[in-house]
Amino acid sequence: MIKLYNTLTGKKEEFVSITPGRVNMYACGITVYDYSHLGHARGAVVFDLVRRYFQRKRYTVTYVRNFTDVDDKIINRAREEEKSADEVARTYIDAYNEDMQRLGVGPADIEPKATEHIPEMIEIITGLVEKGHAYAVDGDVYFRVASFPDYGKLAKRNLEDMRAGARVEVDERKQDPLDFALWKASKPGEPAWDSPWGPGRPGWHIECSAMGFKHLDQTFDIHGGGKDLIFPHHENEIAQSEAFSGRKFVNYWLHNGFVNINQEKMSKSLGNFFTIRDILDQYDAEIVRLFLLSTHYRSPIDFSDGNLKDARAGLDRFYTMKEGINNFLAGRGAPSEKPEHLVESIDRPLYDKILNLPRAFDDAMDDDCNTAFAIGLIYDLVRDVNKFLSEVENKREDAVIVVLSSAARAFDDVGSTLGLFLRDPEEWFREGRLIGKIAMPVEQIEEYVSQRNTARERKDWAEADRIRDILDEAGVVVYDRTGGTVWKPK
RNA sequence: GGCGGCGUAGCCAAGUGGCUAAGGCAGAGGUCUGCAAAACCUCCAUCAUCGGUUCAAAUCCGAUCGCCGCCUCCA
Repeated sequence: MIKLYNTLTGKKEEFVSITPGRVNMYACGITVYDYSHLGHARGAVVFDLVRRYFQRKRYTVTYVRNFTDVDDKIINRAREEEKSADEVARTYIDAYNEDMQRLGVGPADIEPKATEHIPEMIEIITGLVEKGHAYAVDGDVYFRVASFPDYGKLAKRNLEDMRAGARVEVDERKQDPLDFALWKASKPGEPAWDSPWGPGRPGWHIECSAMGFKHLDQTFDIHGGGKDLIFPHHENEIAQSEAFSGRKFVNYWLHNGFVNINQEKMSKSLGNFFTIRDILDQYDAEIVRLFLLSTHYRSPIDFSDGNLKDARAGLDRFYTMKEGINNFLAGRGAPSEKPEHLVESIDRPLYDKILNLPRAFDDAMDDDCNTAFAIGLIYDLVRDVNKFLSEVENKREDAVIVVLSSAARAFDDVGSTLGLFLRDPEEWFREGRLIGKIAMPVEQIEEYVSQRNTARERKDWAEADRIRDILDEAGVVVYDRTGGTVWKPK
């Protein structure tokens, strides 16, 4: 049973889909006027994970994530760069897709653009006007908030409080300061579409209703986005959608917490943001992904170099273990006896724990996608497997093979849902953590390592240590195992 | 001003009524090693403060302090 925290009710609730075995979900994407920052990455990773988890639980998922490609900021950017709004949008959509690909976030099933749904939006706005939920003034159309009694149910505020605390300048043409634009008359030179109210462009909120209706249904299972979208964006979506359809718009509203920097929200307006691509130039994508999933999705997460380094250390630990498993398994065939029988002779509790990992993982994920706990389970088992590996000499080889190969399978199983821990250890140590860390060509490192080994054979420890210091200086750490010397980026 | 959230070890972070408060990073001691590194073992918290409810609270209620978010574009 999957439980999800629903912003609408303020509680964790058992998830029941509208159609058994199917999940229709929509997540608000980005406004494409600039490169995306780590906050956008978090939302994308989180909802990608929600999708993956439902798939793991054998749901058929239809995931819609939109691009807002018409908006003031895009228009401004286009003006600055002397390009068309369309070109600006296309540039940043491509950049976003590239960032997502690097982060291991798969494409949504449908990635609709606002500009491709103008007729659908006009249809909804027309309907709202006809029903008295909206009114036109000078080519603009506003939603009449007072006509929708449930307004405020998501953000949990009432109209009087909002009017009292309104910091917005009051637009005289609005009947109520809280009314919001469904359609805006275009000024000369701005993108414009024909409408019953004259040439104009859509307001921000209406696109998500139109695209949700079209690609999912008038009622769908899950709608996600950042916490900052709760009000007004999602509140307005509910108002216009439900006023139009007369049906409940969305059953479960999910909102992810922010990425903070020094306890403050990372945002464009504060200017304290790092773009995804800047971060990925310094840290491997898996590090970033592990960092983002190490904290529960609803909590704030603080971005700092130290926290990224912790994530990197965690991956080192995992891949060191995986390397140990691979090294043992390499060149050894399958055991001749049945696994169950063999395992009895060595480490039943460990074997059970390994076999139980996927179930324990699911229990954690069932609880509102508790990735932090789920990852803790994995590291708990990493320690057990390491311990087992360190005692492997005294055990029956074929039994060890059974235990280690089952461990590898269990880690792959849960890792494939998280999108973590899936690489070849070799690749991780050589490429994953290497970015920007080594100030020496690989050939030269290999040369030093071999010189050092020669020195060690002579028992010339002074020379061996001298070379080790040189490598250390360059960011390379070297260590001597029974099987030979291995080097890794520090 | 209104509404909401948070405060768990040096740091990050699970845990929302009851076994020894997960896991990671850093640190200390030990095993291994030529010395190291990695790995393993051991050690390292009464949960912001105060009061209350309860047989029992980090977990529920109230107050206080501190931090943050939304109320305007924002993932």
